[in-house]
Amino acid sequence: MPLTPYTRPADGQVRLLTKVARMYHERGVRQADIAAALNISQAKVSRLLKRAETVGIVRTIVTVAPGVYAELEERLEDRYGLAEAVVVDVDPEADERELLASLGAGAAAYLEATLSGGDRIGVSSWSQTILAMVDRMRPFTVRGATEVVQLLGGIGAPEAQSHSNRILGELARTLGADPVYVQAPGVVADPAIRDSLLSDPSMQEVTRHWNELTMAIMGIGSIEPSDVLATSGNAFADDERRSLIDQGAVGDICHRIFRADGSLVRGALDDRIIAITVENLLRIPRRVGIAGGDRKLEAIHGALAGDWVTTLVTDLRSAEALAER
Amino acid sequence: MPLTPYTRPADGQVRLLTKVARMYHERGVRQADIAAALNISQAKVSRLLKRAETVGIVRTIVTVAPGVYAELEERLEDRYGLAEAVVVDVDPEADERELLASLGAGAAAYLEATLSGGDRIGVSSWSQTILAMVDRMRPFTVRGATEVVQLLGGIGAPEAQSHSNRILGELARTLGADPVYVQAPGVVADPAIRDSLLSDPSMQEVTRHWNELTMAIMGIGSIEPSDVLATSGNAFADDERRSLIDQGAVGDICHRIFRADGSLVRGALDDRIIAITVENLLRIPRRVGIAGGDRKLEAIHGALAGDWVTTLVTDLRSAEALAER
DNA sequence: GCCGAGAGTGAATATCCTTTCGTTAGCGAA
DNA sequence: TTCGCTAACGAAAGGATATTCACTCTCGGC
Repeated sequence: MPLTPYTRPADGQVRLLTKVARMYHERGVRQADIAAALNISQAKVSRLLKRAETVGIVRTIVTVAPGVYAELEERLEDRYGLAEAVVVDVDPEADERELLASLGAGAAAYLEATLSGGDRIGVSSWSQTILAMVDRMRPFTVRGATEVVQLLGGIGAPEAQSHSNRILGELARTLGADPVYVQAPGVVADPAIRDSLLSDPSMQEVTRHWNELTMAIMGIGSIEPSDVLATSGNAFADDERRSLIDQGAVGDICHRIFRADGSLVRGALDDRIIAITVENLLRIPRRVGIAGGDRKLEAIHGALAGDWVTTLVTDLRSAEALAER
Repeated sequence: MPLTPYTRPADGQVRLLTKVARMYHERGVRQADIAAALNISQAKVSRLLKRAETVGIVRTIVTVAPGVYAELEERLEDRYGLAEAVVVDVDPEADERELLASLGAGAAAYLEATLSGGDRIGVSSWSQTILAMVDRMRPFTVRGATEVVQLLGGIGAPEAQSHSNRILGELARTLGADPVYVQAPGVVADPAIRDSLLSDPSMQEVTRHWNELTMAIMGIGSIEPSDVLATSGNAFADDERRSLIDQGAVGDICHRIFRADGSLVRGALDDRIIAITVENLLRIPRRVGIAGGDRKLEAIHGALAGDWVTTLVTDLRSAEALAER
């Protein structure tokens, strides 16, 4: 089930619903005043608001208590040399959806709290988790960042692409930042194609942005491709994956593959990938990784061991398992 | 200003906050019941919930669908003190035809959402834009208004006249309202003619209606006469127009001419015009102006600056330009 | 063409929530 | 101990919101 039904009732009502919802929830206008301003009855405003909620235009989410697990967070920080760990309270019985929702909410809260304004942020916009986060951010009243840049190629199967672009666009909007898109696929068939793409002026521009990032927000992938990746046409072929696993690969960040100890798996794949380079990636001061769930445990561990991230947002169960090691 | 301070109440309070927030927002339990369950007072539950919100445990977000320009509308409203702004999504490359179609559709949707029944509506039926709107309205399920009145003289060249009358008649029909026609030209050659016309009983009747309008729907004209006007015989003569421009005129509403700062251009023309008076016009509580396109930008700005309208329906590009100023 | 089900409406009202108010408890300084 | 001072509390008042109600109009079936 998709996290957000992005198509909704469609009728011209949507505009009105949005307008009323924003007045009420963001500006705090009372229903009676909204009614007066829009020349409708208060009862109607109430009904519109209810409708906006059921339709999904308005969502209220309860972020699971940031900081409840201060002690656990500290252990993680010490154990892996993290700048910060954020542990999110998720019912261990929860399904994937709920896990994503909680991680997203936690990450959103973390970002809202720590973004100050001047950041230039790179985003691995292929991630379900990142999507969940973006969906849970409130618009910033002040500029939250100056620019938001895709960290890897965003073009794939059409519907997955818009996914990726939507993530970036929406993030840019909520942060009041300029979006920078990567107009290229994530993985191409041949190194030569990659090189020609990279030499394109628009990609040169992107590369320049990649050099100047102050922060990165990234999902952490386990080596079996996630759903999005699988359907996007950007996943690696089966035999490639087997070969990677043979080399000890457990996970990836921005399509850069690493082992359980965090070491980079170099291979033929590297030069078919259009993404920020490993060097540039590791040069970014704040690298926030967001991931959780048993499936990703190995990958997260690798990411921590190899210093791929400086900040981790994860769920309670994973955090405990990671702290144990 | 960051939205949420990441520092938190630290202690077990957070647990309680989350628990209460969950019960309330996710399970929909009433505050009184929560209070009973947790052995605290209902007032305390209310306070806890408020706290949870300010601390960031509870966040409610309003997602804005693409093609809806809530922020921009709000900016326009603030900037010009409008009761409501409606920004219509039009491809900036679109031609005049498409622009009109979109504006019309937007205005129609706005009216359908906001008209409740008791309104007495004045219409400047000379406008192409209004025509586009009327063509796009669906018949009302309930009576949308009690009467619809022309705001200015409707008689000119025969085919333009029927234009004007058709607009009014059709609008009256879709709204289930009584039409009130102005059986006179919009501009006459001599003040004396105007006076004699105005003293006619049927015009007296119309004037009475003009006094009691609750709403006006008007096109905004740029100072160069639009096509309809030009061919209608109602346009002002060339030298008159030049003289107006010399006085700083940029646009008109119901043949009342204003400058870029919104101030009324008084002149000999005034008493040759058969239309609602400026005083009566400005006394109408809701004055909806519909216009868009580069050509009209100055005129729209004047209309906003001079408070000629309380509600504006315009296109994306114009809205952005207007919000900038 | 008549009927009944259904959707939608605003006014009035019932319900629910927030805030005020007077009180108490905790804490530090005198 | 006494005296502020602050924070927190519940009861109740006062506001804000959800819902009921009576009504209108549509639409589909007969």
